[in-house]
Amino acid sequence: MSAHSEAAGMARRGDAGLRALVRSTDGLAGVFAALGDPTRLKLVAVLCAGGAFSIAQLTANTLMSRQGVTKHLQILAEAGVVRDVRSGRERLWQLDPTQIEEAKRTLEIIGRQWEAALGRLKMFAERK
Amino acid sequence: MSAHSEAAGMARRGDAGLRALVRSTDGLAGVFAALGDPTRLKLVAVLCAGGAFSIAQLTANTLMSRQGVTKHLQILAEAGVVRDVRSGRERLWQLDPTQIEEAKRTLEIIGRQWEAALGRLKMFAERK
DNA sequence: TGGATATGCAACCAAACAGTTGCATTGTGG
DNA sequence: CCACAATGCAACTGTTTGGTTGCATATCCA
Repeated sequence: MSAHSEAAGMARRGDAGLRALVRSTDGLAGVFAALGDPTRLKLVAVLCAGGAFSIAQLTANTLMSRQGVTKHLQILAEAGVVRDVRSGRERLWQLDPTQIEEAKRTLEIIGRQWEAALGRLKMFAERK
Repeated sequence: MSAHSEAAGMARRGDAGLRALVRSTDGLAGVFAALGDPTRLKLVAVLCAGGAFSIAQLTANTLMSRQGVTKHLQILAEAGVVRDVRSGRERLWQLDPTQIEEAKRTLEIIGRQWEAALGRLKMFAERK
C-alpha cells in the first residue's frame, strides 16, 4: 500500500509532458503499432530516404505479393506515417515525418522521466 | 524505372545508420509492437516514473482483469522494455529503458534521413 | 495452522491480422 | 483503338492477439 501511494504521488506530481502522454496514448499507440512490423519498418526505412515510390516498386524489394504490400501501406497511412499521391495510373507513396516525430518526442519524454527518477533516487541515497 | 534506379542509388549511398536500421528491423519491430497498444503504453507511462509495482497495483488503475495486465506485461518483457523482480510473494515490474532508447535512436535516424533528403532536394532546386 | 493475499497456469473465445488468389478497373502508348 | 501495365476490390484462410473465467499454488501474518 505504501508503494502504491508513493506511485500515486509520483504520477500526481509528474510534469505536464507525462500527463499529456497518458492522455494521447491511443493515437500514439497506432503509430507504434504501425511501426511494429518488420515489413512496415522496412518500408519506412526505404521511404525515409526521401523518394516517392509506386506500389509495384515497393513490392519489388520484398518476397510478398503486391496486395500484401498494399495492405501494409494502408496501415501505415491510417497511422499517418505515410501519404499517397496519385500520378496518372500510379499511386506514389512518401513518408510523412510528423507522426514519427511525435513518437520520437514521446520516447524522449519517457527517457527523461526515467532519468529524473534516477536523479531523485540518487539524491535520496546521498541525503540519507 | 528511372525513379526506381534513383531509389536504388539513394539506398546504396545511404549512410551506415540506415543500413543498420534495415538489418535490425526485426528486433526493433518487436519493441515498437510492444509499445503499439494503448494499455501497454499506459503501463510504460506509469513505470517510467521510476517505481517498481506489483501486478495487483498496476491492475488497480485499469478496467481490465489481472490476467489481462499480466499478459501485457509479458509482452513488454519479451520485447525487453520491462523487467520483473520477485520479492516474496509479489512480482515487481520496472522499466528497462535500453530498448526504448534504441527505438528512439531509430526514429532519430529516420528523421535525420528525411531532413537530409529535403536538403538534397532544396540544393537541387537552387542549382537548377 | 489457517485464512487471506498475490500470483501462476490453462482453456477458451471473438476479433483483428497477415497474407493469398482471382477478377475488375483504369490509365498509357503505339 | 488495343494491349499492356498499375492498381483496386473482394473473398477466403490460418494465426495471432486481447481479453476473459476458473482453478491451482505460494506466501504472509495473526
